[in-house]
Parts: sequence; C-alpha cells; structure tokens
Amino acid sequence: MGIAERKIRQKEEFRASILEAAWLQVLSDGWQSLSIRKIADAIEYSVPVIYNHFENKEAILLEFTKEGFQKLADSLQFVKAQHVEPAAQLEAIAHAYWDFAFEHKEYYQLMFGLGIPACEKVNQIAEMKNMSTVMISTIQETINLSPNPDADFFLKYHTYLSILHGLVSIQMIRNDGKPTEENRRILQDAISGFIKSLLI
Amino acid sequence: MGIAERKIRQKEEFRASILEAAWLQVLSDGWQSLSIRKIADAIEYSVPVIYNHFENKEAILLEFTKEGFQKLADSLQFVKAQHVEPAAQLEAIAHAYWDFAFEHKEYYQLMFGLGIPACEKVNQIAEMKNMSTVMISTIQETINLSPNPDADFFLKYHTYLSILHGLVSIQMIRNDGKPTEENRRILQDAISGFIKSLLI
DNA sequence: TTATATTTGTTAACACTGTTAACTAAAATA
DNA sequence: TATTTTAGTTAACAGTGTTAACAAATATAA
Repeated sequence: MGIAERKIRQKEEFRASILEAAWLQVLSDGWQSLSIRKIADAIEYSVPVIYNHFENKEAILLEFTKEGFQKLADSLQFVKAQHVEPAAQLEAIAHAYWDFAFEHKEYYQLMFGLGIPACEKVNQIAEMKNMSTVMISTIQETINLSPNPDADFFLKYHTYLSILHGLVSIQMIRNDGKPTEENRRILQDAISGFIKSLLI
Repeated sequence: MGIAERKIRQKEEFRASILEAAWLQVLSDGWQSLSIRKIADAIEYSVPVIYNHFENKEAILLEFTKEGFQKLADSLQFVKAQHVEPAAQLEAIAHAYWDFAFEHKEYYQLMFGLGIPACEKVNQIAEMKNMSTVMISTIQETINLSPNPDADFFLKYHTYLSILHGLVSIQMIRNDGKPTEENRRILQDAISGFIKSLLI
C-alpha cells in the first residue's frame, strides 16, 4: 500500500512547488505583483490546480505570514540565549527584530505592512504567539529584577513591540533602501530609553 | 469673458465631485474596494472622464493622502496651542495623533498603512512636512529646557513619531475596532517614558 | 483482464480591475 | 455659417481571482 503514501508525498511536493514559485515571484517583483496565473505559469500547470492545494490566494499569503513569524521567533530566541541578563536580552532582541525586518523585508511587509488582508486572521496565527512569548518572557524577567516588580508586563510588552514596529515601518516608508548607521542609533536610543524606564 | 472662468469653475467642481464620490466609496467599503468604475458610476459619467482630471488612480489616493496630512498637522497645531510647557505640548500632541488615527482611520491607513503604493512619493508630500514641523519644533523646545540641550532633536523626533505610529498600527492590526482605555494607558506609558528620557 | 469509479488536470468562462485608442456630439472661435 | 476645439462616449486591451464543465489518466472492483 505504498501508493497512498506516494500520493501524499507528491501532493506535499506539489504544494511546496507552488510556494516556491510564489516566493521567487515575490523576491523578484514584490507582493503586489504576485498572481495565481504567474504561479501556474512557473510550475507549468493550469490555474485551477492551485486551488486544489490552497483555498485561495490569501491562503498562500497566510502560509508565508506564518513562516515569517516562525523565522522571527526563532531568531529572537536564538539571540536571547546568547545573553544572561534580561535587560541585555531585551536589547539584543530589539536589534534582532530590526535586522530581521530589513534582511527579510518581504516577510516583514507581509506580516505587518499589508495588514489589511490578513487583518481578520492575524489573531489566529499561532506562530505570532511564538514571537510574542519570547518578548513577553524577557520583559517579565526584566521586571522581576527591577525595583518595581509589579509593573504590568503585558502593557510593557505592547509598548516594546510598538516601538520596534514603529521604528521599522517609519524607516521602511521613508528610506526605501537599507537603513543607515544613523537609523540604528535611533533604534538604540529608543530601546535603551524603554529599558531604562523598566528599571526605573 | 466669463466663459473661461465658468469652465474653470466647472472643472473644479467636477474634480471635487470625483473626490467626493471616491470618499463615499472609501467610507462605506474601504480603500481596497475603491475603483475608478465605481466612481464613474456614482457621478454618472463614463470612466475616461476621470482621467481628464486625474492622471491615474494613484493621483486620487495621493490627493487624500495630502488632505490627511494637512488635517493631522492642523489638529496637532491646535492642541499644541492649548498648552504652554513644551513637555505638556508633546504629551497633548501624542494624544491628538492617537485620536486622529482612530477618528479618521481611513485617512491614516492611506497615509501610512498601505505604504507601498505611495512609497516613492511619500517624501515629496509637502503636507507631511507640516506635520513633522509641529512635532520637531515642540521637541526642540522641550530639549532646550532640558538638562542637556545639545541632544539630537531630529533623532528624538524620529523616535517620537515611531513610537506613535507603532502604537497606532499595532493597535489597528490587533483590535480592528475602537481602542480601549487600556490601549490609551499604553500610549500614556510609552509617551511619558519618552518625555522623561528627554528631560533625563 | 475488463468495466466502473475516482482522481487529476484542462479549457473556457464570469466578474472584476486600471487604462487608453478611436470616435461622436456639443460648444466655442474665426 | 464654417471650422476648430473640447467633452464625453463606446469598446477594447491586458490584467486580476475564482469556478463550472468537461476530458484524460489512474486506481479499484468484478
């Protein structure tokens, strides 16, 4: 009965090839120009086969959104593990977040920027929770060591994420290219201000 | 020779009617569903007449972007004038910014959110400068009164705007509706932290 | 092995989108 | 009144996401 298994495997490969073709499209021309027809062209199949593997175009985008959040979560977890002090971890996480945004611009713009299409589903993305868990735990640990360990860690998390996202997206709107050293100083300034406010 | 003047007047009215029809469309169904054809339908003319008044769809969106930035600039200027102390002004401006974003959600999403389409032209929007001028001058004045008046005011402006935009857009992504009191506390927390950091 | 059922993929269409060329009717000018 | 300019139209081009109807290949049952 290896036939059924082969079919499942082929289906999985097919699905993967759709995502790969889509990703190449995005890398060369951005999200705006991604279309089902171009994907179909790239994999040399007719259009409707794509709908056998994805409910609609949004489902394809959702797949990349999840992927992006997981990559980000992994990256944050990685840099966190390289520091001991929670405050130092918070700073490192902020820089890793910044780096991710500009090294994986396409992911970031899909995860946050386009916003509107994913708006209804954004709360259901488990992978996003993986990211926020890393941030929240680190903030919690920082607060625990601070002079007032009763501070509202969720409020602080929200502030922390907002500062990071604000810095990144303002930067992406202004300067379409890579951020300069000046921009990194702005990040450093904002984040050290935030951390200081945590430690009173 | 009142004919030429009447024609100019009619042309202006026509242009205004296009914008009005577009705006009604946006209010009822959002930016995503705005189309040239729907505008043409609404004003009861054929599609190409719209191209006699606007180069393309993006030009229509740009018009609203400018309008939005000017409204925001006016609003910030207004609340600034109601306070004397620069630090108090900064706080009031932050709240006015927040209020504008959620009271004129459609404008805000066009001005920042959609981002990508306006990306090339966003630096050329004079009205945006009107907004940043209000913020920058207030920050400059706050720094002048602070213990270290040599701080980089442009860096601080960038940080200030990023915090505000970050708070707003994270809020818009999460909770599609109106922000709660909790959300306003987060704004207050972040902004008072920023102002404190200005005053050392 | 043959007949039936199922899966797989295709063509062609629907209902949209922005944009523009070609043409007609109305208005202003000479 | 004849001519030129302007205003507005229809119809098309080149795209988009999505799906119904159908054909071909494959797997299952007799």
